[in-house]
Amino acid sequence: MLLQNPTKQAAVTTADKVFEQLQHAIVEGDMAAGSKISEPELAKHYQISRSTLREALNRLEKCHLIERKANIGSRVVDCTIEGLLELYITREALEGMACRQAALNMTDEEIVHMQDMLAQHAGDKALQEGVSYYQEEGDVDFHYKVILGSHNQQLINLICGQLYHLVRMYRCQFGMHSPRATRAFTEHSNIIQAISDRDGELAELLMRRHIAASRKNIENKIALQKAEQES
Amino acid sequence: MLLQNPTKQAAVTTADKVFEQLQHAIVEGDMAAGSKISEPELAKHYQISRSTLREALNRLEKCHLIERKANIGSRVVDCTIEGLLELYITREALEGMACRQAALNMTDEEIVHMQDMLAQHAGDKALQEGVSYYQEEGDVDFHYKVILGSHNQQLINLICGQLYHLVRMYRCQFGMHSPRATRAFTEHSNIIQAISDRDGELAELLMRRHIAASRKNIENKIALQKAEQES
DNA sequence: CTCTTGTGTATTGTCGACAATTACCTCTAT
DNA sequence: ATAGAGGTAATTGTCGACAATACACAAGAG
Repeated sequence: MLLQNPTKQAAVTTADKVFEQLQHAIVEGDMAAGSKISEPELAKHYQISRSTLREALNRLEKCHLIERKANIGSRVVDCTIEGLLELYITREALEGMACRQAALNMTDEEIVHMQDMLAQHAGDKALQEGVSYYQEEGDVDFHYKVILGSHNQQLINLICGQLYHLVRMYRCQFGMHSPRATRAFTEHSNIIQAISDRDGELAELLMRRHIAASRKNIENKIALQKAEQES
Repeated sequence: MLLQNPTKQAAVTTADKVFEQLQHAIVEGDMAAGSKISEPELAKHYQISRSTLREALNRLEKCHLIERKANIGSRVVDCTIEGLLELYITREALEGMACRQAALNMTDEEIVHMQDMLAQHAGDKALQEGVSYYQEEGDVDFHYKVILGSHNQQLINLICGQLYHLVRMYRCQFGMHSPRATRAFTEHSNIIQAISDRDGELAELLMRRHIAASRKNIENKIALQKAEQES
């Protein structure tokens, strides 16, 4: 009778490591968005067999970083404006709900920890005008904490396991370090306040507005670019 | 220079067919939830090599129908009450947003088509007390149409490509043919009305309540079972 | 008696080769 | 000159075998 350890942590295989490298390469644009992927070429580059590479490609497909078609091949997803806006709408739905659940399910310790984190960000932010650091690390940290705080494995897997790789990719590709840092900080504070008040409805509303504001910020920027190009 | 056809439809491979068979087997409970998957055994059963089987398993993992751990193996996901409720919460978020987008993005033709569909369901429903048909086919059809109507590829992929396989699995495993048929029909009608009014906010609200009502219905049933067991 | 250690077996991960399909190029006909 | 058919090269899908890892049971130490 097989009595396997049900909670054993997974080991790191070759495919895992190649997956991570490819992930970074795609996210940071070292592999051009929309470009075709040659299995033989990549396998040779990473010194692995095609089987192992295909295993890694399957994981990339799971994060929606590449698209595969049978008998045709894989391509890196292309970053379109439409795709970016769709992604924000999806985030608005999922993270909004995650925030509502976080207000209901987070432990008091988790809430305190998040408040501390935000206080530290406030210091960093005041210290160095905090645009880059806050936006890069702080924002991601904040959203991650909220999502994990939902204690909803389904939401956690969907957002952290899949969507966020795409989010990072778009951020890199479009060079998005928005000037919303100080305003975003205030919004984060309000969200945490709602969570610590255990007000799920308000928490969801604020998170949705927070994300919607980013989306509208992008839409405006795009509209501006279009107007410039046409002039 | 490679100028491949970018819009070519994908062919059907062996792995695809095995994937579909396994999908049905898991969804309908022919493979017990939570049970371990033996690659050699399954490969022999389907008369394919392990490579092909693993390709199919990767697709199953993408739908969250199985879980894999490196060097340990794959298991069919187990259907827990908590997982079911998490799934409904996720659906509430995603389908709610999809419904809002549908109100904004559906074409007039699509809306008319959905109204026709609902009218036909009404006839079927009156004809045969419509519990099973409506719940099985009609409900799925309705939700599918709304999701597709969002015209948001990200939402469509997430819900139809991933979540709904799990939804069907839970429905089969827990034998859920809820007695909410007539009430659900009214709710569907109201949702379509909101969509045809292009009232995204109301459409989202109604869809969320519609799904939340199903969730609460399940919660009540579970609570009832618990009370019976304890008596 | 319990826990650790060692060994054999079974399962998973990786590899290279072959078969099937697709993409590209050339040639021909209109 | 352009469009279509045929052939060739390259890419993807599938296969079976080997290597690495984990499991189950047995033996020994505390």
